[in-house]
Formats: sequence, structure tokens, C-alpha cells
Amino acid sequence: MSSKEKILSKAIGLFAEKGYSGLSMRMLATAVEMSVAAIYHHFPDKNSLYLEAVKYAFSGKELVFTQVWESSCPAPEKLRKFIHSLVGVIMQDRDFHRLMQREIMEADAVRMQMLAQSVFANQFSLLMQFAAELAPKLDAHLVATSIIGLVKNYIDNQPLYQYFPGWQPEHQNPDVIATHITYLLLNGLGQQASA
Amino acid sequence: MSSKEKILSKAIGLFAEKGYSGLSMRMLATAVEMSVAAIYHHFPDKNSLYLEAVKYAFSGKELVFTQVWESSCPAPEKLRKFIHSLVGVIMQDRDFHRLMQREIMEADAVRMQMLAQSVFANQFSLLMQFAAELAPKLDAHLVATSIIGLVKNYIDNQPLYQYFPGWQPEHQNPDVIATHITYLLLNGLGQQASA
DNA sequence: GTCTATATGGCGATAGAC
DNA sequence: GTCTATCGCCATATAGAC
Repeated sequence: MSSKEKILSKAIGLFAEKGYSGLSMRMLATAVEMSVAAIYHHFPDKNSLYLEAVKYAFSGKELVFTQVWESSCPAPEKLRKFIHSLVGVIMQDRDFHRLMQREIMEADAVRMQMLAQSVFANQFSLLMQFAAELAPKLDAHLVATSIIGLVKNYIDNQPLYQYFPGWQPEHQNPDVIATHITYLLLNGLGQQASA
Repeated sequence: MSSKEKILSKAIGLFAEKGYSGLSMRMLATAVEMSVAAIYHHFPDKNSLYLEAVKYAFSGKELVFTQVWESSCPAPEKLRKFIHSLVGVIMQDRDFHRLMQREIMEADAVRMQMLAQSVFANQFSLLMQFAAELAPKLDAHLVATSIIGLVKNYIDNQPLYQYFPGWQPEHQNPDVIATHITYLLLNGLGQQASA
């Protein structure tokens, strides 16, 4: 692994943990066991390093769901598979998830657009297409974002939810979360059919 | 308004916008048109100022939903009212919302617990109770967090969603969002009854 | 490509006058 | 309760040797 790659991969975790202004070049230099000047040989300034690190972290994420869309099973089962995959993917790469959270909060217009188009657009379109099959009468964009939001919610906000009344350790379990979300989306709350 | 209150109310907006390490005492001093030393007369250090500002921003938020719970209408209509109120509250106080996002991301265990217990616990219990009425066979904690999550999702992630395929300006409209969420929760996607 | 050394400036915090 | 002045430190970034 080249020095540059080493710097980038360390930077991802540290930016995710501490944020842009929370991570100093000195700390990063210590973490990668180099001098600050050596880092500046590879990157013109801190901002460029940050942008490269973000791109590096986001690369190659869009291939995970292909097999879900290609599987030939009934729509509800497909939804179940997709949600379980999404929960898994978000939970597995913690740095990616925290960087995403920070990026969305910063809400820099240029970076958001880049992110939406060059990283997520394809997968989102596939999800929207599927949403249109599942619920042809509803707004496919709203359905797709609701599905993503229900999943992201549990991972984003678990640090808070775990101190709310009624919380139980099993609410951390990816399968429990995914199963609940799938049921909710397919059946809603209106008909108390079965849990 | 006392100097201390003036400092706190300015600090809320600036901490929400820039984060803890992103806001310097000098910048805050400039914003409130005082010297740095004058701020230090009112607060022992930056961290104490931050904690007081967070508490200040969170105070008095729990009274908004009382009238929803006290209203005597059928459950689906109550859900509709609650969701519309929640969307309104979160959208209205932008600083409060961004401060929440940051706090949850930082995920400091002590502050999370304080927040959960002293700010949100009562309201969450009422929502769980209502969730148990609506869907007695489901896990009330999961239902309650799903309701919150569906609402929070659109406000948290709109900076990203607006660049996704299929987005339309009306997806910013609180009523459109609330109506969609209400429908989804009551009916799910399974039965394409009516939009 | 990596180093040591340093320039330049902002940071949190304090001293002491008024 | 507010000010000016300042301390000591750490920040980003650069110069120049190897």
C-alpha cells in the first residue's frame, strides 16, 4: 500500500470520528507515522485531502444490491431481501456511515449533488422502480426514501433510542430490525393481523 | 435580555451551524459584540458554555403535543395530527434540529442519557402507549421509533434526497410529507388501495 | 518522498485596570 | 461586568536539506 493510500485510509476513520475541524494534520501525521510535511507532499491542503478521503470511502459501494434486484422472487420477498441487505451494509461499514451522516449534516450543495449523482443515483433508481411495482398508486420517490429512512433511522438514532423507555437489547439485532421494517412496510399499522 | 441569555441564544445557532470545535470563543464574542473575557465572566470554560446552550435550546419542547394526546378523535386521525405536529415542530426550529443531529452523532453516553430521560422520555412514553393501541401485536418501542424515524428522515436527509431522481419541490411541503407518512403507516405498501 | 525547522496566525484562557 | 493586553499552545502550511 502506497503512502498516499495509507494516509487516505487512516483519514477516513479519523474524519468520521472527529469531523473536519476536529482532526488536525498533526494528529493524522502521528496516526500514519509520518511528518506533517510528508502528508503535504501528497495533498495540496487539508481540504483536498478531506475530499479525496470522502471519495475513497464511497467508492465501490453500489455493487452490493445487484443480486437482490436480479433474484426472481415475489415482490414482498424481494423487499425483505433488500431491507436485510441494506441494514447489513449500513451496519457493517461504520466509518462510511458516520462520514455519510456528517456530509448530509454539512449539506454542502456541490458535494451533495456529486454524492447523489455519482454514488447513489443508480441504486436509487432501481429502488424507485421496485417501489412503483410494489405500490403503483403512491409517489415512488417518497416510497423509496421512506424505505431508506426507516432503515437509516435505526442505525442513525440508536445512540439515543437505547435510552428510551421500552428499549431491549434485541433492538440492536439486524434481523429483528429488518423484519420489523419489512412487516411495517408491507402491512402498515391499520390491520393488527399478526406480528 | 441579560448578557448571559444573549450569549446563550447566539451560541445555539452558531454551535448548530459550526459544531463545537468549529466555533471559536473569538467568533462568538464578535457575534454577541463583547470581548472574549466578558464571556468568560459568565461561563467557566467553553465546554460549560456549550452544555448550557444545549440545555437552553432543548427547554420547553415537550409541551407541544399535549393537545394531540388529549383530543378525543379516532386513532387514525390522532396519528395524522401527531405526525403533522411533529413535522411542524422539527421543521420550525432549525437550530434545535441541527443541534440534535450533532448530539446524536457525537453520541456521548452521558449526554444521550440525560437527553433521553430529562427531555424526551415523557413524550416518548405517550407515543408508545398510543402505538400499543394502534398495533397491539407489534413491539411498541419499535413502532414508536419508526414513526419518529419516518418523520425525522425527511428533514435529516432532504439535503441529499433533493438531488435524487424523482424529487419534486412539493416533497419539501410539510403537509405532503406528513400525509404520505400517515398513509404509509396506516396502510403499508401491500394493498394498493388508494393514494 | 521524507525529514527538521520555522513562519504566521488563531486558539482557549487569564491578569489586572476601570 | 466589561475592557485591553497577553500568555502559551497548537493550528495550517512552507522552506530547504537529504
